[in-house]
Amino acid sequence: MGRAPCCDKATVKKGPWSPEEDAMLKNYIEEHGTGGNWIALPHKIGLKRCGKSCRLRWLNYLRPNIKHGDFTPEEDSIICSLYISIGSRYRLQTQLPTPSLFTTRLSLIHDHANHYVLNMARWSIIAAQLPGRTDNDVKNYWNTKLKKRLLGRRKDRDTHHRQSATPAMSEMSTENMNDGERALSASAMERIQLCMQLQELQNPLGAHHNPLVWPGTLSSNSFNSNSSNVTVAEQGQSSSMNEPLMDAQMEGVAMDGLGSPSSAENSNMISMEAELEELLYGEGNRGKAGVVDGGVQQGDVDWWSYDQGKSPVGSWDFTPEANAVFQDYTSVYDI
DNA sequence: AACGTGGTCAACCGCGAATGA
DNA sequence: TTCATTCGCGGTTGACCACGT
Repeated sequence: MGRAPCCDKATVKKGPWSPEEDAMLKNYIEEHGTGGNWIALPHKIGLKRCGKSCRLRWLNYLRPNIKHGDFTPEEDSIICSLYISIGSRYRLQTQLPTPSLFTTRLSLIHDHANHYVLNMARWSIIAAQLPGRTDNDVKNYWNTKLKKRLLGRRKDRDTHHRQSATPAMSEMSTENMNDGERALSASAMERIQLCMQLQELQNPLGAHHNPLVWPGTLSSNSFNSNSSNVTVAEQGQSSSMNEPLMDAQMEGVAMDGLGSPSSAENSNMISMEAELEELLYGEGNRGKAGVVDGGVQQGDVDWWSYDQGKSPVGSWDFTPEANAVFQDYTSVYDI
């Protein structure tokens, strides 16, 4: 028994959209809205298209204020930093589960991170930071350009640093992987590799003793296991997968007692931002994405800066809806 | 000119989550 | 509570294009 198709594949048209189809869809939605039902929409318009196809076409192409064309260095920086910071599939729950219901979906996050995070989609988060860009755009751009640019440089550096690699990093070879490590998605490994690369740049001699700072991840004093109703023990065994590495990496930006980054951590964030630029644009091109003389220009890459009054999470600039959900959740569960 | 190769990006597919009856 | 339907996402595909041989 397979899954029921969302539409009649025999009668719907597939492939590129014609200008006529675009016009029909655009005119209808601008006049009547989507009606809250994408599946029914093509029938109303008289389009021989799947509802999902209509939705995709509208969101990625026809919607107003969509920005096409080259990404700016600022956008590059945001995408890369957020990609590294964010877990693989964190979706914002419209109804956050009770702590007792943190099961399969979130346990991976919890086990590895040792604290809870909002489960929110990666590409949507990133796209939300880039006005006019769609998640599909960002995803394509990452997969076809940015990843290659970063990993290409990483490869070069790997060769260069191979002889001075730390033991902890050598253990990351697939030969030495345990089951948990093998279970990691390629993207997760990729992120780890990228972070190790950045970490190595920051501290070539003692990377494994220096917890990496992840700009933009959740602060350790929000959603941590100490202040929530569920502990690591209650969640079952903690993953064996590179616990020190992952725990440190997923810990997020260390906060001082007031919930703002300490000066040392802030310095680390700035440093990482600069290193990221070095990976993106190469030696001698720092400052291209807003980092000048080791500092961060206000308004350029301040998406990860902490604003206590704006977000209880203390890292992302959440939408009011997301903030409301989060605040409801924290008040109900006394987090 | 013809062919091969690689890059780009719009679009599709399948799945899990959300929603409502 | 259950089940059917719809939504929204990540991963993938394939058409198209540019470039090199």
